[in-house]
Amino acid sequence: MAPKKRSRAAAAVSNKQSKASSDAEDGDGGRKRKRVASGRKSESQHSSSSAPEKAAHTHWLMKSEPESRIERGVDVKFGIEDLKALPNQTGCWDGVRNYQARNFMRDMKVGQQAFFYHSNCKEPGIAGIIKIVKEAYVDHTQFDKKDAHYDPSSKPENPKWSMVDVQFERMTKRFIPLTELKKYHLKHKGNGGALSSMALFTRARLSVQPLTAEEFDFILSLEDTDPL
DNA sequence: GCCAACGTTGGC
DNA sequence: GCCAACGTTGGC
Repeated sequence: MAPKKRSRAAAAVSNKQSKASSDAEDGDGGRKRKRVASGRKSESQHSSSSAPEKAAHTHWLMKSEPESRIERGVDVKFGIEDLKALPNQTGCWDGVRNYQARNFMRDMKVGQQAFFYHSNCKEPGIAGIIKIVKEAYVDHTQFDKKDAHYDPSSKPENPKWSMVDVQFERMTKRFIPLTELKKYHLKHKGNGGALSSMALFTRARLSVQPLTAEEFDFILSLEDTDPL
């Protein structure tokens, strides 16, 4: 169950599937029910602009599942090879249903780079580099009852979820496994190294996360090193 | 398949 | 506004 892929990107414009129909509305409604943006800040926060501080994030890590998994009757598989196969090697990163992850996507700017991370699979880790080619806009899948991430609580007059478009840039020279990143993280926690506070380890479950330039560059440097 | 971590829901 | 119950994420 658990969809984890909140992140998957579907075809940029074409959508693929459409099967599984069924339910949704109520089914899902049963468990998710109301939203109301409840008080927390998430929804509106994003204050964004204006707030002077907040060093802007410039690099990202985006998780998606490269192996088939059926969620609400729909296969949510979307690995880097799937992105590569789309027209223009470009797709929309739809399905994100977490406020923090969504807010990070809203901060993304065209031209920024992100690591494409494979999650919930045999070998989790970083597979390649993608770049943002379109800034945040409404994720249409939230209104699609047939979609794995349909959100009956979101209304077209006031959409809750956003997505960005990303384009494949290149595969990393070698796959950088989670296990290796974790070893560096542990080591760096002790010596103040680059990955000492990487979000992948300090913010469990966050599917779209920011990386500092230092983190991004350190990970890139691993491409030319031997696996730990 | 298990289950730890943690976000969300909704009663009170 | 608190917080227990519940659901999801995602490594292992």
